[in-house]
Amino acid sequence: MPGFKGQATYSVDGKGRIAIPSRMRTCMSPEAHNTLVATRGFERCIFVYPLDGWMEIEEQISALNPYSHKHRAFIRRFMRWADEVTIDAKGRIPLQRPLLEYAGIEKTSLILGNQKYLEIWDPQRFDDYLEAEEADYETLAAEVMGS
Amino acid sequence: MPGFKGQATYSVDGKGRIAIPSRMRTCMSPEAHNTLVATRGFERCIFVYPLDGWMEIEEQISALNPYSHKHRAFIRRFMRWADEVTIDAKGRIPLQRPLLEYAGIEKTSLILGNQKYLEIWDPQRFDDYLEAEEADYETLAAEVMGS
DNA sequence: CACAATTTCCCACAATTTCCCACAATTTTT
DNA sequence: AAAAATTGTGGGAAATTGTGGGAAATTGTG
Repeated sequence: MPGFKGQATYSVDGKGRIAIPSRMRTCMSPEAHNTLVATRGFERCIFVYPLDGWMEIEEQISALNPYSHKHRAFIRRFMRWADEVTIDAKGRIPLQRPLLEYAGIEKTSLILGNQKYLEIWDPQRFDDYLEAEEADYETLAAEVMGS
Repeated sequence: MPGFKGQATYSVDGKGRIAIPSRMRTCMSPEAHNTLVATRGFERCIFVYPLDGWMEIEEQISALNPYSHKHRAFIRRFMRWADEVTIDAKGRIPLQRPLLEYAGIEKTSLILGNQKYLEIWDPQRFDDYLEAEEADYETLAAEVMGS
């Protein structure tokens, strides 16, 4: 099963709804039950996991030690913003204001397929992010993918 | 199973469709399910992988650590332009405008078989590329061989 | 319990994509 | 060489997709 890929620029309507590109919807396994979990991501974007992928992460989380101060702190931050949403008949999901505000999204959003999950960005912020990255793509590729 | 080889000059129709030469189509294994993945390639052409070949690459990607800043940066850049397409009844694939623009392709395209994947070029740009390489070669020769 | 605010569900519409058919040119078969 | 099949090209019809907004259901609050 191939992962999420590609990008799209979609509008955010007055009710905070964003369409999930059909190309990405078809990548979801039936076990996800048309359900996604949106949460705060890194680099100030929104991460959106299909339910089955999210469950795997939760399993990792539940393996952590609840008596460790550090682990508790991580779990709180991680679970706090997670929001389970179902895809409506038109392929959209509603996102809560706090999440949109965190990502600085207003009327337009950039949706990126990122293999196991989706990312939703404010288009301008994503441009800034790309620019701020020190290494260019080819250098990065060589570094990450090794020889 | 032999790799992709040969070249062909094909037209791009108003809907962004390009035919895959039948000679190259027959090189695809059944596991590709008549599906290809097109993405940005190096030197400003489009790379097109058969699905099974692409999956091998994705497997490498999924082995990366999503909690590493650097790895995330790479995955984003890599998956961003990828587009999964299926070959239609007439042996064509639809390519998105952004990809065609990246490669500078308008009405005509040059398709090159390159073993594990195909390359799609703007014919003029490919000529320029060859010529530039030639220049580099002469410079290199003068540098290395000149007393 | 009532009422306001939010969320969910449903319908409408334009734009795009997908599917299907026609046709000329080429290749393969007879 | 003729007939048949395949290939590349184009375009129309049908289905899907993305967008918006209204009505019904749900929720929280006084």
